Amino acid sequence: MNVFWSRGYHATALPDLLRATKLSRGSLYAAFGDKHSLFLRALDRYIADALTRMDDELDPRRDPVDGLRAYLAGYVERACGANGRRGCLLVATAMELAGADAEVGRRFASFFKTMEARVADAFSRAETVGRLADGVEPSSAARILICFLWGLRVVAKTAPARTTSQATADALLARFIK
Amino acid sequence: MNVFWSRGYHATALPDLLRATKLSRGSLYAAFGDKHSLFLRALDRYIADALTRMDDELDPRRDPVDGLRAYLAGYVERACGANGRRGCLLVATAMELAGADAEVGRRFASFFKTMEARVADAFSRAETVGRLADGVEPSSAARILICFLWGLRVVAKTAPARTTSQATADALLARFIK
DNA sequence: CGATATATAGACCAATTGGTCCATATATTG
DNA sequence: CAATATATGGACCAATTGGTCTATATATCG
Repeated sequence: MNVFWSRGYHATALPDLLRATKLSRGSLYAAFGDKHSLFLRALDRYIADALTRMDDELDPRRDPVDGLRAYLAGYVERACGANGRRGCLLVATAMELAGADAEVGRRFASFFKTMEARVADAFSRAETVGRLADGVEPSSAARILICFLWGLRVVAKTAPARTTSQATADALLARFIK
Repeated sequence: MNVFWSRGYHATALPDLLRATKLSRGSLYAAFGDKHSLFLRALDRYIADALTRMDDELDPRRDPVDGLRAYLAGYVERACGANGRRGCLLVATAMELAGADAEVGRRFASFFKTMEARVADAFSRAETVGRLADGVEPSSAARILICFLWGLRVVAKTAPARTTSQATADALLARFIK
């Protein structure tokens, strides 16, 4: 997963994969079929990790505002300095392959949909406990937040300071929460 | 430019370039040096186009709120349906190459900086004419908006409906403007 | 221990990669 | 028209691509 993450699909050649997996060509092909399948496997793991994190941070039993704050903080952490420069496997893959590769497109669209649902749910719960600012609609706020977060991971390529990103994220959330 | 835009750097092979430029190998190498230089040329043109559009939409002589609205509308247009699916050469390049390719990294960082400055300026002007909502700081709002816009172009890979994207963009701007 | 299954290393392959080079057209100019 | 400069096509190249295959080592198990 890591090598695809660092370099992207096309830029990752078989020798890179062999080094990373410590497998020989034969074993790698026996175990995974081909480069594309292996990539899909890596992508699925990346997505699974992201979902796990989301389940934890946006857990319905938690305070929704705290949850959103934690969720944002995670993105900020991953979108600054060296972490940021490394980028996001999902965003990179979406831009590189989602158009031409149906398998990848499906995965991206599906992840995006569940992400939107979870965040919208968190905003909904915030609304029921009266923490939403006036005139804010949960589903709309969720879509905004998600675009913002994907964008953070693009901007991250310039390796911004954590403080800046954190302040920006705080400022956005402050527009939605009271 | 178009072929790099549609397929990305690594996925674009020489034959694609020859077909697109209608040049032969010899002529292409005589004219541009190598694939990388040609790509940089294409990227520069893409950036120049983006800057021109920005200069127009965020023109200081224009009403700043109208300008921001037009600026957003442009992104929405480019981030829905088939346009969206095609993606954004800058975002794709940033994710694919900005980390490993210094030339590209510089261009991306520089474009990002001027984009931030222009948008911040627009918000500033909105503030001086009393159109900024309470508690909104221009530079912070600019950073938020920019992340949102980059994110739009990522989400665009799922080819969302124009109405949805437009509504989302409107909702965000509504949080900043009064 | 001996037989059998499994995993490994790496030689090998065709196709494609980005890039060079030159013989021939095509202008340009005196 | 002749001489020279320039542009063009495409043959050609080494290196690399993703992928196969087999001889050998290593387990596994009766």
